Amino acid sequence: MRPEDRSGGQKRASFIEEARRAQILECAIETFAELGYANTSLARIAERAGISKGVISYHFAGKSELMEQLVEQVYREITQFVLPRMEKESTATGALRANIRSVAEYMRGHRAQRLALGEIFNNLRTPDGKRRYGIAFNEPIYVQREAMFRLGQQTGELRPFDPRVMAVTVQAAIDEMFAYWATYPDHDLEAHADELADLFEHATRAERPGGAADR
Amino acid sequence: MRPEDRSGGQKRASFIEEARRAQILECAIETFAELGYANTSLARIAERAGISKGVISYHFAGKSELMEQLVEQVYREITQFVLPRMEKESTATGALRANIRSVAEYMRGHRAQRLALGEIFNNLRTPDGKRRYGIAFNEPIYVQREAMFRLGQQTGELRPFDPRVMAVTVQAAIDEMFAYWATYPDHDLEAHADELADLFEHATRAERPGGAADR
Amino acid sequence: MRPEDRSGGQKRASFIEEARRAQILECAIETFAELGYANTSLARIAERAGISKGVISYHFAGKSELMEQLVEQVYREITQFVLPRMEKESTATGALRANIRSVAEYMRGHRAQRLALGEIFNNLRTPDGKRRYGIAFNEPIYVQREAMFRLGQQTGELRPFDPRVMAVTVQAAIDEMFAYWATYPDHDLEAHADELADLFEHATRAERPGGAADR
Amino acid sequence: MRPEDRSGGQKRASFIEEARRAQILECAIETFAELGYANTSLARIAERAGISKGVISYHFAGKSELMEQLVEQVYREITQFVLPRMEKESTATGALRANIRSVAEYMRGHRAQRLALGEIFNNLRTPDGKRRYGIAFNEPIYVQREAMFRLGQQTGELRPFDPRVMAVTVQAAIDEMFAYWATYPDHDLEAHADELADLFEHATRAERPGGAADR
DNA sequence: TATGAATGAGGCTTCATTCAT
DNA sequence: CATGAATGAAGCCTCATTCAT
Repeated sequence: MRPEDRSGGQKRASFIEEARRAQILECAIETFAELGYANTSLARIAERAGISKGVISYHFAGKSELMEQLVEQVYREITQFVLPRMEKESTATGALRANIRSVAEYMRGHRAQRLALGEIFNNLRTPDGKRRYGIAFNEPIYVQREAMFRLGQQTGELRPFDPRVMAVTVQAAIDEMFAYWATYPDHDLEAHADELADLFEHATRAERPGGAADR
Repeated sequence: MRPEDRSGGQKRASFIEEARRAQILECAIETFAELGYANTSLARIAERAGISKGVISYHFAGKSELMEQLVEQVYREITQFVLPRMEKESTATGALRANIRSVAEYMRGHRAQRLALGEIFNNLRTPDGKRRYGIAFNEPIYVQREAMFRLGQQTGELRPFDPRVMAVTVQAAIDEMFAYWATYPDHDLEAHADELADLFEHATRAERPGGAADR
Repeated sequence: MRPEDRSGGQKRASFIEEARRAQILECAIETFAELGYANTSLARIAERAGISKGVISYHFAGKSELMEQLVEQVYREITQFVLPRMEKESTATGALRANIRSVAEYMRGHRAQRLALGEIFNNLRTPDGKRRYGIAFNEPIYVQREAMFRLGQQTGELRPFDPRVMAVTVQAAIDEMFAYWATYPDHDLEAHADELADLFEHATRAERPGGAADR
Repeated sequence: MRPEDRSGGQKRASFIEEARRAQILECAIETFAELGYANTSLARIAERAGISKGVISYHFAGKSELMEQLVEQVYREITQFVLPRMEKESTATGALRANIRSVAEYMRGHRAQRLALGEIFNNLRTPDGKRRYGIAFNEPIYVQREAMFRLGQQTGELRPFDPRVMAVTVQAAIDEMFAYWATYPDHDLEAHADELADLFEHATRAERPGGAADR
């Protein structure tokens, strides 16, 4: 019976609790990344963590909760890394470039996180059989990126296009960049990110009226 | 004990055999598409096909072989649909547009195939734990698309860019288009495909020397 | 529905029938010898024979019948080889020596037979769980050998001992000789047989009148 | 997930663990002895033990490990019973007699053990299809018995003969004695053992100086 | 006669989860 | 808090057997 949130002080308990949960999540990330969704069992996570299988059940309501926590944590980390870097930019093009590059920068040091996220993202389902995380989970990202594109279109910086399709495609391009890198670890991630930035700059910027080219 | 491919004709035997295999593959596609990789068992496929569990084992050497055959068949179908439509085009831009639109056209009528393919693609692993189909499986597609881009760059139709990154990104964009559509069935697939064609046309075409833009 | 023994002539049918049965039994012997009882399935026997699995079911009422026929056939062969060679001898000691050596001689050329026989002997059980061939199956051999020993004891050629124990032990010694040889194919079978003959000659022959008895 | 052997003391945990393992092994022995190798499944062992099937998998890595542990345990028990009784003897003949009789004495109270051992011995194979325990497993027994015979031959107590063949044959005689007894439970085991002792005494002892020799 | 096809039982194993300690 | 122990379901596979052709 895992402790419910009690208003009382129990600092130490909470500390150990959090440490264990963090440790378990970390080992879970490695396991999902290495063995894939179907081969990742609680037993294997426990084994990697050097703890008893029951401990996981104690700290998480079930395998599903563990995976959801994992997704939430990784997502939070990425957002905290990327957002500030985007907010420094003033133009839509600049923000998009910052977006792509900072995500790349983050992922470079967190390969396992990205892989684990993908495994759960693609596979976890609710008990009724529907995907737990569909593309719908990207909705916040899409919305924010759409807003960015709309702003750029209003200022005339960007050409007219469907902002939703563009937002979806940017995300796909970034995801595939990492998938490609995961398969070919020698692939030059930064160069790929720069190419993507160029690609989407060309794809989105407004036509030049009299017209010189980009950059 | 499934019969090995014998050079002899035995048409009739082969007919029943092939019919069953086709039926099983079809039910497998539906099951993977509907329930996802982890929830798709041979038992459930058999159930959907209305046959005994053992029949699958009789016609396929194992679950892995079944999945590999499934991938092979779907891939073949797609290629046979898309390739002729691309070969009609004379310019790189035209071929890319034809590529995107014909894939969209095909997928529209074969949603389950695409989903099943994705499930297996993302999850099937060899006994030693490595991915059976990595991105590496897209290699033929990449190579062909790269060649197309290089040709366009030589004729001056396309701007300079990394053909590999562009090939990978195009594939990602197409895949995500379907994933998005799978999540939101009301999404306008053709419009999305057109947007993608525009997007990549802008992203790839050569800068105008003195200036005016496209279309 | 396998043909019952009909008094009518059907020579050719019977011929094909017998040929098939012989072929199946031969392949069964090899399979049992090579893979062992637990790993020998009808499918594997059929595979080795290059025929369909159903053929076996057609010619034999079941796996059990096949095994029983196998035992019967091998036993018959051995008896037909050994008996004449024993009957040439006039003394019990000579007959025993002939027995051991002729069995050795036969087995040398029929290693698979001996192994297959052993597998079935040790493992086949009736539906109620009792051994199909216990040691009881050796009863005819024991009886005959006992008679031989009794005769020798009456003539004074052999010392007094329990003929049954001796008969059982001789059989065990012969069997183990082959098991040993099966494990170490370079083992000198003939030398071993001669040693056994010496061993049992010492073990059975009467004490010398002038000499002291045992213990 | 069974606990590896840790150097730490954890007595109590080990106690339950060991008790269960012992219980399972005991039930396995009974099952093998009663139903034979081919009819002994983990399910049946669990059933006899009154536990869930999974418990066996929890305590043993697999069916093979269970069988190997079984063999090891029974072998250890026999050795611990027989060896001290042999070491009391000073002559080779005496030691051999002690050997045969003490084995008989032990087996009398452990019929199931002997049967189970035989089943596994004759049938268990490694994944590559070769026998797990061939005759080679008796090698230590052979070696020790050979040494005993050689010593007796050097002191002149025993006649010249091939010690290996004699060692193998003694083992076969003992084994068959039990197999015979297993089939005919009313058979007089002690009398048989005494007969065997006499038999091998005659077979091995040196010729009497005053008496004529063999053959 | 022979075959391919199908069946359903049973085997071993892995797994998420629960529970007493 | 943590653990070892246990459970029962489910998964994949192999098998002997039956049957229509």
